[in-house]
Amino acid sequence: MLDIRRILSDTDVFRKALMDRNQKNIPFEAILNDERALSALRKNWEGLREKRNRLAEDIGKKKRLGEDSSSLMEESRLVNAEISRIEQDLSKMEAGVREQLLLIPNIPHPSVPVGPDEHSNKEVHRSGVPRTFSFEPLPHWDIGTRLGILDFDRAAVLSGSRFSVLSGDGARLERALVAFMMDEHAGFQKKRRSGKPYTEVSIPFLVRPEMMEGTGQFPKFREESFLIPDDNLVLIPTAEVPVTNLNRDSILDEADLPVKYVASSTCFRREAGAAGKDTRGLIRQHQFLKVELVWLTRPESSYEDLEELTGDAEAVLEKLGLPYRRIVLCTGDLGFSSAKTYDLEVWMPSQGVYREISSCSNFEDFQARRAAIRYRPKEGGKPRLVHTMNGSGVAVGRTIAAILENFQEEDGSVLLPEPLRAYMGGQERLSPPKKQR
RNA sequence: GGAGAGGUGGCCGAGUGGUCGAAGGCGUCCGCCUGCUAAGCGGAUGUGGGGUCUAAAGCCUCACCCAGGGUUCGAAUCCCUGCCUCUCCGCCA
Repeated sequence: MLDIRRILSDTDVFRKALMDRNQKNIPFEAILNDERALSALRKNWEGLREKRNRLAEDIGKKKRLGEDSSSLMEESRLVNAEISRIEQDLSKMEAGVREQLLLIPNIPHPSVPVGPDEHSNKEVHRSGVPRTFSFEPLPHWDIGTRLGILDFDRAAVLSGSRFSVLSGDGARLERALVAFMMDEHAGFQKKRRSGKPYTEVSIPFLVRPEMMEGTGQFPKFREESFLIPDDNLVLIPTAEVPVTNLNRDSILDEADLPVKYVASSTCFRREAGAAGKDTRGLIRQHQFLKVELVWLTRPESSYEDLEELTGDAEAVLEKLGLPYRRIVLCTGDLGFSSAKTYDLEVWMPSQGVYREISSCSNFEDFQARRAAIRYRPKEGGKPRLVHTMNGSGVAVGRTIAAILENFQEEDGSVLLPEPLRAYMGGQERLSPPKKQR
C-alpha cells in the first residue's frame, strides 16, 4: 500500500511512475477527492466527540453534586445522533479509500528500466557456460520418466493436472536439495560474506486472509490462491507470506536489523491465468517446494541488501554448477508489490532458453505499511516502517528440472552435482532402472 | 468436540460505570551521588491522527485497555459475536 499523504503531495510523480507500469486507469482524482472529503469529515467528527466528552464530564460533576443534569443529557443525545450519522458516512468512505489504495501497485525504483513488458527486461550478468551436447538433450520430463523417478500420470489420477509424483531417487533428490539449500543459507556450510546468518524458521502453510493482504497478494490476486472457506484460511503461495508477517504489528529495535529468515515450504498456486503455458514438466505446478529468503531491513540500506540477498540465491546455482543469468525486471514486468526485482534464470538445454528459478525483490515499505512492521531508530524518535525483501533461494522443482537437463548423459543417466552427493549418501549419478527379469 | 477461566502499556500486574491512557513494580533513558561497579535519589518513558508554531520542543485535541457490534449522557469496567490463551474431559497423527 502506498502512503496516501505522499500521493496527495506528489501526485504527478506517482501518476508517472504508475504509467510506466501500464497502470493508466487508476482513478487518482477520485481517490484524492475522497481522501480530502474524508479528512474534513473526520475533523467534524472529532469536534463533536470533543463536545460530547465535555458534556459527559459535566454531567458527572453535576451528579456528584446532586444537581439536575437532564438538559445536558438531552443536549448530549442530540450530539450523539449527529455523531452516529457522520460515523456511517465515515466508515463507508474509509473502507472505500482503503479498498482503492489496496489495488494500487508499488511504484518502481528509479534504477528500474522503463518498458511495457518482459522484452524490456535487462540482463545484468551471466554465470557459467551452457554445455555443448554431443546428442540431442531431452526435456526433463522425458529424462525423469525414463529414470522412473517422475510420474505425471499417477499424479493426475490423484489430483489432476499440474501435479507430480516423485519417487525413489527423485524424491530423495528433492529432499537433498532442500537440505542443501537450507544449510547453505542458514550458514552451517560456509562463512557468511557479511553480517549475520539467516535464522531458519518453519512456518504454517495455511494462513489467515489478512496475512495475504499484508504481503500484497490480496485483495487483487485472490483468484490465484487455494482458499479453504470453511476455516477462513488460505494455502500459502510462497513462504514469503507467513515469514514476512512473523513481525506484523510490531516495532523492532534498529540494532536487530536486518532480520534475516530462511524457510522451506510447499507453495500452492492455482495458476489461473496460466492456461496453456508450461503444460508439461515441473516448471509450472499447483504445488511445489521452495526455499525462501526474507529480510526486514533499514530503508537506507535496502538496495545494497537486495544485492546481497540476490547473491545468496545465486550462490546456490553456482555451487550446483548450473548456468544462469540475472536480469532486472522492467517497470512493465514488475510484480504488484515490488519496487525492484531481479530474476535469476537457469539454462534449460532442451528448450535452449533461460527460465526463471528465483525472483528477488525489494518491496520498500509497501508490505511493511500493510502489515505494520516498524522499527525504532537508534537515536530514538518515532517508529519508522522497515523495508521488506525476499527472494527464492531457490525454487526446488525447477532446480530438479535444471539438474536433469543440464547433467544428462547420452545413456539416460544424470550426473549429480558434487555438493549434493553428501546428501544422497555418496551417490554420484541417477541411473535408469535395470531391466527386470 | 464438551465444561470452565482469562486476554490491560516493552514485560509483570491493579483497576467492575464518570475525575483512567490507565495505580504499583520491572525494564529502558536522562540527571544526581559514591575511587570504579553495585546500591541509592530525582525525573522521563505507548501508538496513530488533527490543531497550534517559521521549525523543533511544548501545549491543545480525537481514537486506541484482543477485534467487531451493542447498552448508556458517559465503558478498560455491563451485554453479544469472533479470535486467541490456559485448565479439565473426550477424540486423535
